[in-house]
Amino acid sequence: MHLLETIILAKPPLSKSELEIARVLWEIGPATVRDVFEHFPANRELNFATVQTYLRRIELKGYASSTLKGRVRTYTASAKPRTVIRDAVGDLVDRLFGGESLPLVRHLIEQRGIDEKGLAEIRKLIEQMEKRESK
Amino acid sequence: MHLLETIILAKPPLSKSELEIARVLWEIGPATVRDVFEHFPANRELNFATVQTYLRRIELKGYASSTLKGRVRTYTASAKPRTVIRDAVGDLVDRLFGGESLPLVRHLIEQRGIDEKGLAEIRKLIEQMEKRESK
DNA sequence: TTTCCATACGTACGCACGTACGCTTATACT
DNA sequence: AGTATAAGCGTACGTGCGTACGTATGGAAA
Repeated sequence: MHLLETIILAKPPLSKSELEIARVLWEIGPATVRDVFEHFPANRELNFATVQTYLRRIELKGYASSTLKGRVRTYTASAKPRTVIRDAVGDLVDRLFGGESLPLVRHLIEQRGIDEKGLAEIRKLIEQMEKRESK
Repeated sequence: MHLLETIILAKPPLSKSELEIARVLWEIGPATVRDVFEHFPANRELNFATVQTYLRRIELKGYASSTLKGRVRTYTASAKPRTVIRDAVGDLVDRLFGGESLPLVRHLIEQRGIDEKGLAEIRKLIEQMEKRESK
C-alpha cells in the first residue's frame, strides 16, 4: 500500500506562483488572504484577488485546507514544506542535472554568493553527514 | 547599455521540458533531432516529433541555432549552460526560499542522498571558497 | 527510375497558468 | 437603520506548454 497511494492520492504539483504563496503560508502559519497578501515581498506585487485565486487553487490541489469564519476565510497548509520542496527540487534536479544533486550543490556554492557564515554552516553539516555515513 | 539589452534581447525562459532537451544538447554538442532523441533517458519517453518541436522552440527562443544539411537539421546550443542554469535555479530559489540559496544547499545535503565522495568534494570546495573569501 | 523511409515543417489541441474583474453579501461605521 | 468597505466566489481570458499528427519532400535503396 504505497503505489496505490501514489496513484490515487497524488496531488497535482503546485505551479511556480502557487509555490510562492505556499511558502508564505508556511512562514506565517494559518492565515487569511490578506495576511498572505501583505506578507508578500514588496517587489513582487500581485493583486489581492490573484492571491485569493492561488490560495483557492492550492487548497483544490490538496495542499491546504480552509475554514470560513464569518466573512473571512483562513487557510492552513496541510502539506509539509519538506515534502513539497523535495518534489519541486527533485523535478529541477532531474531535468537540469539528470537526477544528480551534486552538480546543483556545486553550482550554488560556486556561482551564488554564500557568505562566510553560510560556508561555515555547510562545512559543519558536511562533517556531521560524514560521521553519520561512516557509522 | 545593459538595461536596454535586458529589455530588448531578453530571451523568454525555457520551459521545464525545453530545459531537459537543452541539457542533452549541451551534453552531446551539436546534434540532430535524432541524436537528441536517442540520448534521452530511457524512462522518460517522448515522441520524435515532440523532441523536434522542443528543439524548434528552443531555437525560436534564442537558445540555439541550427543549419539544414541536405535533409537533416542540426542544432547547436548558443546559450551557455551556466547562464541558463543560473536563471532556472535563481527562479526556484526566489520562489521557494525567498532568494536565499543556503536553505537549498542545506536541503540538498540533508534530504537527498549524496555519497561519501560527493561530500568530500563539497568539503574541499568549501575550503577553497573560504580561502578565497578571506583573502 | 521508381519506391520507400525518414525528416522537416506547419498545424493542432486541450489544459494549466498567471492574472484579474465583477457581482454579491456580510460586517463595521455613522 | 443605512451606507460604505472589504471579502468571497464565480468566471474569464490570453498565452504558453506538453504533446503529437499529417503531409510533403529529399535522399537512399532496389
